[in-house]
Amino acid sequence: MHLIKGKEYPCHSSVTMALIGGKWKTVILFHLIEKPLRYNELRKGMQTVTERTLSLQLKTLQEDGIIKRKVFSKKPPLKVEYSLTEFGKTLIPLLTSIANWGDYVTTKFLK
Amino acid sequence: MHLIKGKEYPCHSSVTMALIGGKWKTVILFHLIEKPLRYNELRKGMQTVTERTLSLQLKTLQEDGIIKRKVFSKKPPLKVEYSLTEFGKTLIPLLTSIANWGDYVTTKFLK
DNA sequence: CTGGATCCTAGATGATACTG
DNA sequence: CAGTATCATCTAGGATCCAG
Repeated sequence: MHLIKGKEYPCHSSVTMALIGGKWKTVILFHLIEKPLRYNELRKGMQTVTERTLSLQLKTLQEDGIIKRKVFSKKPPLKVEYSLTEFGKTLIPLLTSIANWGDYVTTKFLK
Repeated sequence: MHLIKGKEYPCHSSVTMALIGGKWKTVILFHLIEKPLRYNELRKGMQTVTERTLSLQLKTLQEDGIIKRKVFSKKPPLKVEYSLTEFGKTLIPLLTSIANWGDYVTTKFLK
């Protein structure tokens, strides 16, 4: 049993899932591997996500230190860029493994 | 965009998360890597899971073809064993990567 | 021993409209 | 452009009891 930030986890794997689990987090992170992206670029890349959900997911990823938010202009129109932190970059091998297995599944097993 | 069993996924990684995401699935699978386990052995190994939740998670993992259920006795007391299918075994490298990263997180970053 | 039946809560996600 | 506010919904997960 592991205790992190006041929450208990029954297994190392559940720690990971708490940080990158959910419907959208891996998708966001996967898009940010290649290069930093703006809010609207992420939205277009993900299509079916809503503004609110994307916004919330980005916020929790920031709070967990996985991505960082950089503001380039103070007056509208705003320019904001999201990118992986150094900590977030340690996830890259895992993210690619996750995507690769998903790819394997789509091609080999399910239709 | 990928279509599997009538559901849409915006990214390969979200296919994977749909199959092994959630609070308990990776924990269950991680326990089953080493050897098949009975229902109660899983419960004891996971401690904080409830009967209902474990039962439901096992069911969906079966439906997705990741684990299989084998019954050894027909009259109570029942003996049932859960184990990874061949398909489920393709997840082992991913599961260990997930657990390793969680371990890395607990030791290096958070307290 | 296995795990279904019932009831319930909290959190995650969605739709839409609106603001600095 | 980059979000926030509000309301609604959906689902995972938990508590408890009980049956084959």
